Amino acid sequence: MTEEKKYDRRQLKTREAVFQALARLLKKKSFANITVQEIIDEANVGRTTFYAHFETKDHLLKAMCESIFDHVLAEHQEKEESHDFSVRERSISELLEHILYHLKDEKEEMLDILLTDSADLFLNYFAENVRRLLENDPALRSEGSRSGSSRSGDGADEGHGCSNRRLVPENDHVPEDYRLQMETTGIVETVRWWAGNRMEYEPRQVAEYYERVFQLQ
Amino acid sequence: MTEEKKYDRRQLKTREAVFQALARLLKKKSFANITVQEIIDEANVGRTTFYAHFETKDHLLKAMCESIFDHVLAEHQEKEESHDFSVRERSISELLEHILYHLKDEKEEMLDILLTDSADLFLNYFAENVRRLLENDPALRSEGSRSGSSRSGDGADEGHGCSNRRLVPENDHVPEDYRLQMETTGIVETVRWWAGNRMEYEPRQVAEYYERVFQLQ
DNA sequence: TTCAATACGAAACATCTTGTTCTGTATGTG
DNA sequence: CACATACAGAACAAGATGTTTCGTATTGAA
Repeated sequence: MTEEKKYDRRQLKTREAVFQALARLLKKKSFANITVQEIIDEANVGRTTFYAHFETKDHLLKAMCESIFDHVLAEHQEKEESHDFSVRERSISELLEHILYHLKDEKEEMLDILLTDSADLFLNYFAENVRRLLENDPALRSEGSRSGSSRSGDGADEGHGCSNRRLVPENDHVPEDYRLQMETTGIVETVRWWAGNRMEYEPRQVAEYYERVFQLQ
Repeated sequence: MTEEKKYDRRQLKTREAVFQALARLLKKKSFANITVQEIIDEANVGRTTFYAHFETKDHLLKAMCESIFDHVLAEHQEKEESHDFSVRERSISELLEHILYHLKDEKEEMLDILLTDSADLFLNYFAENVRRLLENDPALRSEGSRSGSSRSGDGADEGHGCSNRRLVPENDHVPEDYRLQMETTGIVETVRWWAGNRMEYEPRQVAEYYERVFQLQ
């Protein structure tokens, strides 16, 4: 995914030091109120070094997101790119369960991030990737779309007219992009809730909760 | 809700000028990258005046959130406070439909905010109020909790043990706080999606979509 | 081990942003 | 009208940002 290779141990060392410094600071205050000065003090790196690694504070955030979430979603992104449909998940809740297992593998690091009040910033990045995953794998989201054509999309001009009468909700379908957004944020908010409970629920159990709250079975 | 009264026309004038200035600036750049200097230039108010009204830029944001959403949710908050259960909504989707109607009453102002890339900041405030609304009105969220006692809450120690066997998903219930979070963010994200489509769907129609994606009927 | 490459820390810097304080003016309210 | 006060402008200190220069220390390869 990232093309550039980083060999020098010094680079990896300071990069990790900055990440962990930011993680520590995020426990005390929100990302917006943290200054570069505080980060480099906490990380014990020089000002020059910081800007040699990260263009701005926001670039640091993005790099940290990638560092955290990329190998959580890496397995699924490989499946996405490979056109071997046999290895793909067969349902959203199955995907969710796998994601939770991956997140649990780095429990402490994840909780450090997701229990701060800047968790939104990280979960937004996470949401983008989840959404892209669901978009590109029709098998994951076949249950709700009982309509024939699936390429309706953005128009926002589907289900009108019929709704004026308010008595025939039967045969007009939920827009695909609406369902996609609900399912995406559903996964993300499930992760947030799960982390809020310190990951004490079993992934399989949580996936069942998800199935039952959303219209999936 | 807010106790202080503001009579002087000069105050109202500058307050509104600052709000609209920020709204215009938000179309061009994100909230984090907007400076106080830009705001007061755009609003044509003095630096002293700005800080006489708002303690910091973040306080301005909060004040703007209240100004925008408070009378959208005011009606429901009255119902919440009054213990007259006869006037309350009888379902979440009904509440959602009413909210959408209220939002549509100030369509342009709402779209100005919700179509920017800082919409998250406003929707977070919105989410807090929606969540509080759902929390305090058990009638709105009775469908999913088929369990007897309703006060389980935070523990995160409900459905364990039984789930190890993975074969009896029948009789353990979805945690109340999980369902609450999904329904809350479901409403918020529905609003986001609806605004993203320029509010072109009918509120009644959207409420039906919500009912069908979530396990409500 | 040696050596060239380079990542690093320290300090100084110009620039921008923030929030406060002072002073005089203009506007609204009673 | 007269008093109160909201206002604009300017100047200010404190702090943050991002860049530059220079000398040192570590690295990976010969």
